[in-house]
Amino acid sequence: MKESPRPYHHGHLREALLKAAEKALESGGAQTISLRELSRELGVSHTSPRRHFADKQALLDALALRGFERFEIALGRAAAASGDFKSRLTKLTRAYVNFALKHPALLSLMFEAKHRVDAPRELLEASEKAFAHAHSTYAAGQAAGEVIPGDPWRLSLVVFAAMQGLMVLSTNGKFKGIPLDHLVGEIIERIILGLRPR
Amino acid sequence: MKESPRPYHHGHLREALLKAAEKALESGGAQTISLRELSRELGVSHTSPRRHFADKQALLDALALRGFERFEIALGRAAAASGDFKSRLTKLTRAYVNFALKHPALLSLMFEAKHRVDAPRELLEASEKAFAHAHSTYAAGQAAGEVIPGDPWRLSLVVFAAMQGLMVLSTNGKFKGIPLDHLVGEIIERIILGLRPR
DNA sequence: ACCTGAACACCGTTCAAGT
DNA sequence: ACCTGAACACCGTTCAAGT
Repeated sequence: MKESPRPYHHGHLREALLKAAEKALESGGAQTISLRELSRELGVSHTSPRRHFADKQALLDALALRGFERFEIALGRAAAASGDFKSRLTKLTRAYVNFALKHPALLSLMFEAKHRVDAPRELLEASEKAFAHAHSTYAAGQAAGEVIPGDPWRLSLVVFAAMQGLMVLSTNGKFKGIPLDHLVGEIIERIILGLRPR
Repeated sequence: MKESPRPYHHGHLREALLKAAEKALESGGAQTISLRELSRELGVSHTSPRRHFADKQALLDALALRGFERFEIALGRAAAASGDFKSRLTKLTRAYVNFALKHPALLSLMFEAKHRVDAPRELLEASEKAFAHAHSTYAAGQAAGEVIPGDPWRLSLVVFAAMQGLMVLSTNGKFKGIPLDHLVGEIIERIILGLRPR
């Protein structure tokens, strides 16, 4: 479906640009993405990207948007799991951490894009949609009496914030030599104690 | 003291460059920093920065290093406060959040610099030095029996990670319309419950 | 519709030269 | 020592033109 692709010289230029840009992003950071370089790789003139993206920022935003969409899918899958609050929360946060470890530069780009004062509405919506999966996990925990009452958004913030911070504070997948994977369980354990009804 | 400044055309070029670069950083992001533009502002030729910084990355790293140094001072002041664990931890995290709110782009640059594979040793050391102030706060909490035993580094990670994540997850100082300042207390409250001996 | 080539105004970096 | 100007190889973006 989509728009019937009627190739002139390339055919899937938009897709190809995004794919090549993401490769450059993960290998060398956002700074290394160059429209001219991408065009060269794909064998089109350096002005071709203009047909699909108004400017370089638009391409970066599109990359961030797709990032949030994939992020949403990953979190959604984890949130759909059954089990008690602890096991569900663990699955959710592991999905978060796995995504962050797999696509560190993309995640960084996603948040930077979202924080721009002129961030496109689409991007903010995609971000909210992804984090909404935390909402349902907390609501279920509350329904089962395993979590104190309160706005699930604010409760989920504690854990998501901790996970996001864990990524930022760590250096190449470790914090003080301890693999993040190990720390995730430990942190969740501590936080659950703080959220448990007394 | 320092190196006696014997001005040729400028005199304090290194300092002036860093100051101007930080202004550009906070107003328009790291992308907007241009050595040529900085040189123009300061009235020197565009090759002058080379005398003080091997390349643009070296200037950005120097900016990040000074950021960590100021960060360390801010956290150190907070960590020196007296009081029980909760009040000390609150002061420490507020210092963190205040710094992040005041210098968002700088903090971002600091962590990006630290995460580069070829990050200078100096930068990693400055980062460790800043976060070491959390260590003493936790150790004191443990000594007073207000905090469970365990590696203070790992315990402090929970709170610092949460604060760092809070900044990243929020948009212009708010999360879902709630000012960060308000959320800080709430999050600390929850986390302390998770760290309290039973 | 979609792509191109030339042109413009920028970059960072290098290098021989000036004081 | 410290700074300069010219030169090189890049950028992103614009625009008239081609198919």
